[in-house]
Amino acid sequence: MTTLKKIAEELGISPSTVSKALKGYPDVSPKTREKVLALAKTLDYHPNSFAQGLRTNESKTIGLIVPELVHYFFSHIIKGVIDTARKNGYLVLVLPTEESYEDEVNQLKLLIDKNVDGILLSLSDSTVNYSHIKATIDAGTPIVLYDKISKSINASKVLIDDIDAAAKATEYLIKSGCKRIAHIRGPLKPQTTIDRAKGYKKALLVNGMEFDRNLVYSAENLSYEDGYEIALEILNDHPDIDGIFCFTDLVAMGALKRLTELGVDIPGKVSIIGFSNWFITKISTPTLTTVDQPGYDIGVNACDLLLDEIQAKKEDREFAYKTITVPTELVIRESTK
Amino acid sequence: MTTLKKIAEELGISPSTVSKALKGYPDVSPKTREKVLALAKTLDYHPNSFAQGLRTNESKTIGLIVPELVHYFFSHIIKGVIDTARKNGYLVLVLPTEESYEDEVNQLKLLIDKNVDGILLSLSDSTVNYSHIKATIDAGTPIVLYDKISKSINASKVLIDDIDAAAKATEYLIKSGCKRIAHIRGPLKPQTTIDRAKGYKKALLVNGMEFDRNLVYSAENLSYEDGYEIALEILNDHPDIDGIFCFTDLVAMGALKRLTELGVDIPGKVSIIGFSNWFITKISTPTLTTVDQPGYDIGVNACDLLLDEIQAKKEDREFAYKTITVPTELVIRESTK
DNA sequence: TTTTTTACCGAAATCGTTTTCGATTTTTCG
DNA sequence: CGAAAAATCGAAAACGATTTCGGTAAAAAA
Repeated sequence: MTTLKKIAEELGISPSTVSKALKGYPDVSPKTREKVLALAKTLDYHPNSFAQGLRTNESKTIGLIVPELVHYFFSHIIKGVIDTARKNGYLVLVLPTEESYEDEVNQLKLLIDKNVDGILLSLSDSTVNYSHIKATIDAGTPIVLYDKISKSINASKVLIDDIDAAAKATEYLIKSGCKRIAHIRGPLKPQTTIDRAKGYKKALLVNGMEFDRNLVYSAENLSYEDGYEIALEILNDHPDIDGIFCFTDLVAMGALKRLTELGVDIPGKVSIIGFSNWFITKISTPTLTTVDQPGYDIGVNACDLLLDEIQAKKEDREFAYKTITVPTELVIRESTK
Repeated sequence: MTTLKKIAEELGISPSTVSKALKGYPDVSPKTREKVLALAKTLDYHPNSFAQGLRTNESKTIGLIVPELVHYFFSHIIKGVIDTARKNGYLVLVLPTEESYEDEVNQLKLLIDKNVDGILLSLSDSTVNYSHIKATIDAGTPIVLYDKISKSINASKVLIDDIDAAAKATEYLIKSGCKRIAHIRGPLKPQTTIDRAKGYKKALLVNGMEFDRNLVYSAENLSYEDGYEIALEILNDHPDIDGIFCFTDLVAMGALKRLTELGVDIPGKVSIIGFSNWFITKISTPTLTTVDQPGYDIGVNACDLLLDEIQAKKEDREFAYKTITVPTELVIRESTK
């Protein structure tokens, strides 16, 4: 292991000068600077990250807490974060919570103990208490919330406009001629399910259609099986249905499967729209119309925001929390007219 | 920030004693130990990881290099690694290479500069030179290879038996009555494509069937589209085909789609088997028979092996490299008889 | 030549923890 | 009671990089 001291001894100068030469300080002559640089290269010098961290209190590492790891959408977010972090010389510690509040609290602690420079966090569905998050923010660790956020936390946020996205999807069904549109929503917890249901309702009302509470079904597990079961229910309860807007692609796929099995023509008789633009929607039969939820962009924006805040903190600048809304897009495929 | 010194001053003792009390050294009296522990708790003491690292040369962090991040199989591996690391008090830095050799080299450097205690690595497809890996092993950083490995690297490895798995799949087609079985293989590079093709051939020969080179097709991108295109080719070239064993599920899904569109009865006329047991195989129509490639287990085993090696190195014990073959399983669904 | 300025360098403190080794105190036991 | 043994503690030296501050040497100005 080559250290500053070794280079210094070899060159007959002091470690201070070596350090300054390597960091481009002005008070070192071009001659010695070059000698240092050359020797550092031949000796393959790499600064010891522990010593650097101890001195500067910087780890050049950020923590990324995800509620679910094996998940198409979150995988894209992770990718976006890691790519952006890397461009800026940061590494990323990835920690899943599997939607558990206890895990979320623990993982946060671990990251702080590791002296990460900042944290990206998406709330787990079971989190109802935000004191752990507020405490770390107060303690001075920058946190940026993404996707599943809470308005009650004072921090930067990156998300999509679920209400708007859901409204766009529902509106598309209306414009394409659907008269009786059902909605399969999720459980009460994440704000997203509430917002998408709101968007659905809003689109109906704005377009002069009636909002019928009976047309809203709840998929508790947001699973493929949920969609499969509920589709049958819907068809039994409301044979006149001609459109279904689903909270997520997986549920939509389940519904699609069931309706296809029942011989219902899609989109001839019933149109279906999902949400997220998962990979499977491109290869199902028929392919699924859905709302593209740009995970990669969310990751990039969240990471950029966090790095800005870290930089501001380092320079002792004021930093105003920002909220970035990443645009979504309706992807029209074969499951709608 | 509470440090050892603060606790020491508060208690009127020395930092050494505080450190020893917290670490359970025997040469500190029960009385002072309890006092230290109590004060450490009320002051919410957390050891500074930089100082600890500088002193002990341990980061309690491992690096995980994956060729592809947004990938169902690798996501499971990541999950297995992180879970296992966490159980043992380690955190995981995740770095994707996107199948690029340059990235692989760079990411490896970054991890070493960060003083990770060990590295889990799956080779990118474009890697042909292994000197960067051998060099880091020689430099003393434990590395465990997983999934895409190279026999020429002297290190622990975790993988599946591709030949055996492919043979099992092909054999199942034979036993279920297929007489003319095609294989869609991948490009030349990862060893896995070679091995699965070998397994296919082996099963044919073992069961007294002829190996016909013309029945082997190559999907260069291993994409859905590849499968879609090649299925048509196969059908045109060999109308008598009654089974297809595909290198991966994605290709199989493409073939499935094309054959379904052409009105070919599956599995009545043609049986299809994929590889990996991706999520989509459970919800396609018909559902896909495939080989389960247990990503989570691979991750767990690789991480365990790495931690063993790290531990051995710490205790200055000899450590013999191991190769673990994780068992695969044929998952029979509707696309086969 | 003398003085002032500028360029260049190094000593030393610091970050917080770990661990050895010696010193002191207490206990044990003949 | 006195000597040996055991228990308890602290001083101090690392680990390696950073940065302030002062000092010397060289260049510029007088």
